[in-house]
Amino acid sequence: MFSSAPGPLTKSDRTRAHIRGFAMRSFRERGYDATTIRLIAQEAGVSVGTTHYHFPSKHHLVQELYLDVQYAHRAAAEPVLETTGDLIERLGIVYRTGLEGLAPFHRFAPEFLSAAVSPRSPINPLSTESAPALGIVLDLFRSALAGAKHSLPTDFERALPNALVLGHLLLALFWVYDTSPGQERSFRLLERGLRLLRGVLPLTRVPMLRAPLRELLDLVAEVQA
Amino acid sequence: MFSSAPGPLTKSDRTRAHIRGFAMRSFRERGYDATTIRLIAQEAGVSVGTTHYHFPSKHHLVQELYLDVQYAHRAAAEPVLETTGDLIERLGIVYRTGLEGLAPFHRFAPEFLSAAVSPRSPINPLSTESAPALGIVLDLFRSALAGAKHSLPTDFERALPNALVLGHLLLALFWVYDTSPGQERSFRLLERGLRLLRGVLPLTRVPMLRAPLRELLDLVAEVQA
DNA sequence: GCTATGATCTGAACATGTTCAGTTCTGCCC
DNA sequence: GGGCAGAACTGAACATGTTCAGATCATAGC
Repeated sequence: MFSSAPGPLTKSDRTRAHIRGFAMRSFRERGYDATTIRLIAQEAGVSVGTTHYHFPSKHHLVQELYLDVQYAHRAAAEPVLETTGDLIERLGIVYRTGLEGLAPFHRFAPEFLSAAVSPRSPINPLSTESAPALGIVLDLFRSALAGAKHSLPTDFERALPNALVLGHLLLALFWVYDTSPGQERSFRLLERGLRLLRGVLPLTRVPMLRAPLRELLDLVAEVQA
Repeated sequence: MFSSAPGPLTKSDRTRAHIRGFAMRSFRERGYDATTIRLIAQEAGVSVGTTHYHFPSKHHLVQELYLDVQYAHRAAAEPVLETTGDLIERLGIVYRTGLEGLAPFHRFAPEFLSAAVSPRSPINPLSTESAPALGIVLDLFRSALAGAKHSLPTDFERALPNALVLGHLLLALFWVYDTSPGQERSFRLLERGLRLLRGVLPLTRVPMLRAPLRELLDLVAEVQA
């Protein structure tokens, strides 16, 4: 009677996976607020206490959702990245696939944001618990940069990915508040930013302008926790 | 027996003021979470229902706190603004007095942030209900700009205040997450930003650079809801 | 096989923001 | 001054995330 049980999964593992599965599905279908602990427990056929045994808080369940979303982001971006070696194009791909992956959640975005933003709990983007999820995005930007032909000074090249991740977070923040149809304003903002970047990046080679640009990058680096 | 009743205040007005007063005090002393509706009601000598009659939700009470803070910000900044005509100095004054006014709340900042950030409810910074509070800051930046000697192109001069307010919001966001002693990192970030601005603003007069700078300002303007 | 120990699970209890049906009070009109 | 409409107020009830003392289960060691 272990037909689909994949190997060394204990009963506990299966319970956990069950709870996780129902929670993820409900987050997607009903959003954050309507996915109550009691509902998850009921659908998973366990008690309220059991969900809290496997996931210390509702926030921890959202953290799992973040991970799923980031994995999906990577999976969506990587094949498209093969298609071009242009730096700005490649950055655009990462940003765009990121926004597109968020689209199904937009109607619930406010709920998730207020849960996500609190610096105390595990799902704020700067918490250590979020590091794995953010790490995926950081890697994406790193490889977008590494796989592109460009001629950035090495110090810029090294500092850029972190700045790009910060841009990603801020873009996502804007997107949450963006009520335009299809969140087109977010996409327009992105294209504008990319266009600006295309014009500015070459200037890092101009002696006169290098210093202030470096200064700007340092400012952004200062923000990274 | 109306010894200290100031004129045309109805009983209802006084009840409201009472509730407001106790809530403000408790927010300052205990933070957002520990200031429960029941506690406010008890201290104000009314029932739970009455607080919700005068203030539809706990968020609305926080909105009142915002207003108080912004008024205090203006009161703190205006006299200092008299002391200099240098644009960057004046902007620094507005930003610095803003951060300083927030200081007493830093230990509770996370609680307030997660309450504040939700786009659905009245205390998110972009909601119409927040407009008065943000308007005060906008005016501050406007007058900081108006009272300074500078030579910005008029289109820049017109678009700048909104960008400065956005900077204020982002700086406050950073400040919430800033755990350095006295939030010195936030202040350092500010000084860095001001220094950068001092170097960049004159460049708006250089024909070659004006276009990309204008582009940058437009990008920021796009963000304003 | 038997049992002790720790992992797993249960559901009642708690604190909290919010709602609402009902009660009391206020001020105005005749 | 008597009554009435609406404002002001009450507190029990609800939904929800979280906690916790205890029940149950799985399994390692004999």
